[in-house]
Amino acid sequence: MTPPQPTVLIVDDDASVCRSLSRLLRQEGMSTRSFASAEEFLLAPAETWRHPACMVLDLQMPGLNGLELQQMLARHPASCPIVFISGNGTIPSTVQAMQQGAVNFLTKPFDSDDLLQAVREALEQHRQRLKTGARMLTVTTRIQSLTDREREVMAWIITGALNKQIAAHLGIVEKTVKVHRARVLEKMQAGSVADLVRLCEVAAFKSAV
Amino acid sequence: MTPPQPTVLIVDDDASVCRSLSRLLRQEGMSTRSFASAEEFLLAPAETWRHPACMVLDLQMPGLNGLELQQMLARHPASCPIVFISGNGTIPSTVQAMQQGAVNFLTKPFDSDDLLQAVREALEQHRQRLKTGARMLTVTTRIQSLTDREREVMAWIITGALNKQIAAHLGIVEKTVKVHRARVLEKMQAGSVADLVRLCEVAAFKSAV
DNA sequence: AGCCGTATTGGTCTAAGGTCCAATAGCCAC
DNA sequence: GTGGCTATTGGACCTTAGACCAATACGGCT
Repeated sequence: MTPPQPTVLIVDDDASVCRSLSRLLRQEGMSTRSFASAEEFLLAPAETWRHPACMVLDLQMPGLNGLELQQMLARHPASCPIVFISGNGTIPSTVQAMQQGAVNFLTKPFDSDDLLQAVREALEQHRQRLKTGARMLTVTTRIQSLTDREREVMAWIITGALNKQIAAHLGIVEKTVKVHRARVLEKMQAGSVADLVRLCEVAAFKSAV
Repeated sequence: MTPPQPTVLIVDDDASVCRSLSRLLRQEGMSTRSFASAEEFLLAPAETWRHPACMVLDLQMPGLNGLELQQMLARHPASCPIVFISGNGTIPSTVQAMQQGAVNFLTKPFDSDDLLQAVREALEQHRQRLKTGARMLTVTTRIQSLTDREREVMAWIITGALNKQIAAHLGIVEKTVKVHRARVLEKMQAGSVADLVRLCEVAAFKSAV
């Protein structure tokens, strides 16, 4: 159980920026980790952003630039929110960064308070993401623990179909459906059909129809 | 039944910009409407953006500027997506515009194709918004058609509570709950509890617990 | 061969939901 | 006051769901 101390990942090819940012953020009780390039960041283990975290990312860097790194990370479901910083960014790059979900886009030299505020917002966003991600994970894990048949029955249950109707659709007897139904509710840890429906919603589990 | 011809609302104090934008968009089969200022736009009837529509909004204008107008419209649930255009916009204003939900932020002089693409995306976003807005409206309308008691019972139903339990909570007899339950499903046009749960979700109707 | 998981079906019993029909009481508006 | 809407309850009857116990069949694994 690591303490929930938020971590800020700094990616900037300018070492002095990394240093001053690091100092600023540590003063605020955050732990930091610096990377001199996008490539170096990608080599870091995914563990790094398991906890509440966010990135402060420089736009212009030799090699992979900030926007490209953002795009790569966007595919990863639990990637952390990004605060861009740039010495001479353009409006089009700002637009692209924001469209791709950046929290903010600050121009150097930036105000310390602005950066802190942006970082705090990013951390808060990540906390939310982690929370919903965790909830989704537990549900999908439960769904995976179902057998194919049980999943099939569940798909019909959340339609509101009666056991008899489900039996007809699957070509089996109502009694069997009851057994599956009971097991589905048990495995999904749902106390009622209403619960089950909501669980399926968060996991984006869609019914057959 | 007006044809679903999309409408683009242009707000720019520069008449020549309005004219050329209008010409460009009309060539693409869109209808347009121009306003010389934010204030003039606000005087227009809300009907204007009932249909698929979006705005092309200038950042700098005498009087209310683009960002301020955006903020005012943001409160309105069915307001239309905004494409910003600006002669000398700054990165901070771009960030603010995007954070507040703008689709894009183009700098003058902009490429016709870029604008068209942004407008098309904005129109698509608005179509989606209208669709979900309409669905939400029908559901909330149905909820409003319920009596207080029925709403109360519904709140318990979507919890997954049994009639007996609901009766205990409300201090009434199970039989009465059954009556309410039947009427709730009827008025909400839900074929089952599963449907009811989903309907309540889209209308953000939360249970008592 | 024996064990385990999965799918399937059987029976019985209880609880709960849904559908009829019918009735009372309070409140509001015409 | 009368009529209409709402909330409430009653009863009879049928359909469903859920719980418990038990059993068969098939496939994979040791």
